[in-house]
Amino acid sequence: MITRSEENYIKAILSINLEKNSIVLTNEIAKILETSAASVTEMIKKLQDKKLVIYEKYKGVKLSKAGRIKAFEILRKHRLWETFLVNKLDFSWGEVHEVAEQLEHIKSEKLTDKLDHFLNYPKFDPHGEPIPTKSGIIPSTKRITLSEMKINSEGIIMGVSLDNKEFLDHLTKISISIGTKIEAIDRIIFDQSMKIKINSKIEHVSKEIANNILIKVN
Amino acid sequence: MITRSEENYIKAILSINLEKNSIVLTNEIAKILETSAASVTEMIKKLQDKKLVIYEKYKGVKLSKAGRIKAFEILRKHRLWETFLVNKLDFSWGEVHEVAEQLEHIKSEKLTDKLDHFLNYPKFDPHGEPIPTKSGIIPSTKRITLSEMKINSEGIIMGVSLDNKEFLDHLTKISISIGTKIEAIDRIIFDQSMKIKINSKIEHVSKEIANNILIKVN
DNA sequence: AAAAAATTTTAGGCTTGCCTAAAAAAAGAC
DNA sequence: GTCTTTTTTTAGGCAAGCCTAAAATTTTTT
Repeated sequence: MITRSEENYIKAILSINLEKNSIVLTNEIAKILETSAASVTEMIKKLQDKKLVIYEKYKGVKLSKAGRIKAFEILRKHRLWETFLVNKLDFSWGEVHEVAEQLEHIKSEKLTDKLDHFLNYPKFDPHGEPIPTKSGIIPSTKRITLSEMKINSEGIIMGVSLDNKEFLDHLTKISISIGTKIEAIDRIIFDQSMKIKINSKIEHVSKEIANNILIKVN
Repeated sequence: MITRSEENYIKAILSINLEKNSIVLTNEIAKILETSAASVTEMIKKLQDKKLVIYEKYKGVKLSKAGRIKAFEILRKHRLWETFLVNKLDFSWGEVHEVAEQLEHIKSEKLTDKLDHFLNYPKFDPHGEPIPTKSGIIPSTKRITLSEMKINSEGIIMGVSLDNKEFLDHLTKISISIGTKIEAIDRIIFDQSMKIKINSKIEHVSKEIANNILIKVN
């Protein structure tokens, strides 16, 4: 049996690994989990005993095959629950993370599968992040940021790359949501802000916002 | 902050109290939670410090006002989640308990409220047990057991009074589910078994089964 | 009402997951 | 390449929630 705390470590290791694509250091885990480096070392040893990670003293840690499977399972559950909260319960983007963080630890394979079915096998969560399949495969799409869109081109909003409540609440306000069609109307060179068209309404977004909205083109 | 373990104790105290309607003894809690009497005593003291229970050494324990509110909150969540699992995810009666046992500890008032709304404010869970409202009121209905039905009378199945997997799975097999109309056709005096009509199909149920099916008449 | 039995509490220990401080190792500066 | 700084690990402690064994209290029996 894997404990909730162990799950959080495994999850942290996966997310760091996905980002920098190399061995994960003690301090990086400590930072994400807001814990001490000593606690991390301690836990890594337990995970090693359970064959969930491969660890070399002072060098860093990576997930074993079993650990990777477990980690993707948690990620899958997290993203399915986020999808449920937004699509079915009408949560806004900014509110889901904390709750999904709890729901991802519910242990029941049947529940996960039935939830997946109920949501109609979604490929992406409300932030546009891919949801791993049951067999652990991550769907991929080529996505660009809104900032990178060509003027006068069209795209579909696929998600965001920033998980900040104020940011997400603002998007909700200007009707930016997953699956919505978006058109790049103009770019103001001075501040890199943009004019866009959403639901045939023109909106103006700053560079900071445009940088964090993910678009699928074509 | 109330811990998961504390929540389980509070919940156990409520359920014992609802059943026998008097002060709750250490051993009764120990039995339900499958733990030692010593652990129960220890935890009761913690709950007393947090003003969730009123406790007198060697005499027993009961919930304080705050404790009762908390306990009903957990019960409410448990039964809402069971309803979700059966009505939306298509779980069978026998499968939901263990999962709901986990889900009831998710901390988010917003989640509970939105779930309640999504389920259309159900008054009873799939076992026919009343779901406490947000303000802690338990709806009540007059219900009788199938055994008590008059021959040739009709009723609606409201739930069961036994939470046993084999039992519930059997009910599923003979199409007995919440809200279904049922008609008492005949009673065999010898063994108190009954013939009933469900969805215009005749079924035969033993005394043991009839004792544990709850019916709303009229 | 005293003895026996059952229940409950206390005492002392264990594991998990966290902490700080100190020691060891690795990385960076000169 | 040695010295300094940073990172990581080890050592020792603490709270939560469990345990068993022994002591205290209550209940039952006779």
